[in-house]
Amino acid sequence: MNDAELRQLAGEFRAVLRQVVYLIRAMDAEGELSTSVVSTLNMVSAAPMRVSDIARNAGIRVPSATEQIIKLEAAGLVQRISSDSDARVVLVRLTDKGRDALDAANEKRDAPIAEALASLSEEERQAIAVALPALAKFQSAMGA
Amino acid sequence: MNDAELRQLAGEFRAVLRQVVYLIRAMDAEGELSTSVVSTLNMVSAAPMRVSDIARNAGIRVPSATEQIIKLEAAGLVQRISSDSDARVVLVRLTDKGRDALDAANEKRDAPIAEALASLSEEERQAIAVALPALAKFQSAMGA
DNA sequence: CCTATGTCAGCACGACTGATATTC
DNA sequence: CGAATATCAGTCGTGCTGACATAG
Repeated sequence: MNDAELRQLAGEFRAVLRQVVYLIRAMDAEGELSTSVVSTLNMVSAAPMRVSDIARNAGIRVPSATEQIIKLEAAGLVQRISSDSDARVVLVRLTDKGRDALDAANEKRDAPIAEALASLSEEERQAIAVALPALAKFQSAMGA
Repeated sequence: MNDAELRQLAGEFRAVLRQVVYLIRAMDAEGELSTSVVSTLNMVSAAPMRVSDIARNAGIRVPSATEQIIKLEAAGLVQRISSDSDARVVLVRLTDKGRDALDAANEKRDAPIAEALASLSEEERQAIAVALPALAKFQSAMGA
């Protein structure tokens, strides 16, 4: 793919990406948990995570992450625990209540997505399925 | 594709969609114009558009659109003109200055996207290129 | 008179920068 | 002492609802 084709693809891709913002907003409106919150809960679902890592991963500044985490703790969805090896570090851990809320939110969001996917042709669905790994890799490349 | 496969795809797709938020934010940080602003300017770039149509298209309420349009007019990027046929209607038109700003913003945003795409393999780029129309159709399906 | 369109006022959420402990 | 980590304080952008003016 030459430079001109690359720029062409970038432009078309940008237009699609911009529209995603509206989809996310629509998803937020229906559920109880905002996208940012679900995203944070997902991050700490596998293992406790440092505040700075959460911030970097979420593409936000540390104070913004702290603020959100404090709210999540007040809601009982996460716990803040101190690190054994470094007293400066705060680890964020998902509570049982947080896991329940996360599972419920994910399922609730999958429903309309699955419905929209079902309305596409089999070829279109396959095209999206095949592109998903490439999209994930693209996101990593943009982040770096 | 059966129900189980559909749900599986929806879940993976959701994870990718969520990450797009961070990309958009990163794009916003670098440019002068926010994504919302660029989106609005793009909408009125072809032809003048009503406030209510802009709001519906952007997935926001009319008062929010009005507010943004007033700011854009203050910045000299758009003009508000009255409709001939209906005096209640306000049409938003892109100014020359607005067109320049829009072109510059779009080019500036395409650069890092093209760069990230260039770092992918030819197969991955093709996968994304093929999926773009399906993604656009998916977005329409979600909006309805 | 009722509806449609747009604007104004007041509010909430979530990000940011700058300043401040505390620990390494 | 300088660097790293997290938090606090204050601000800003951008969305929302409810109330309102004007035109159809």
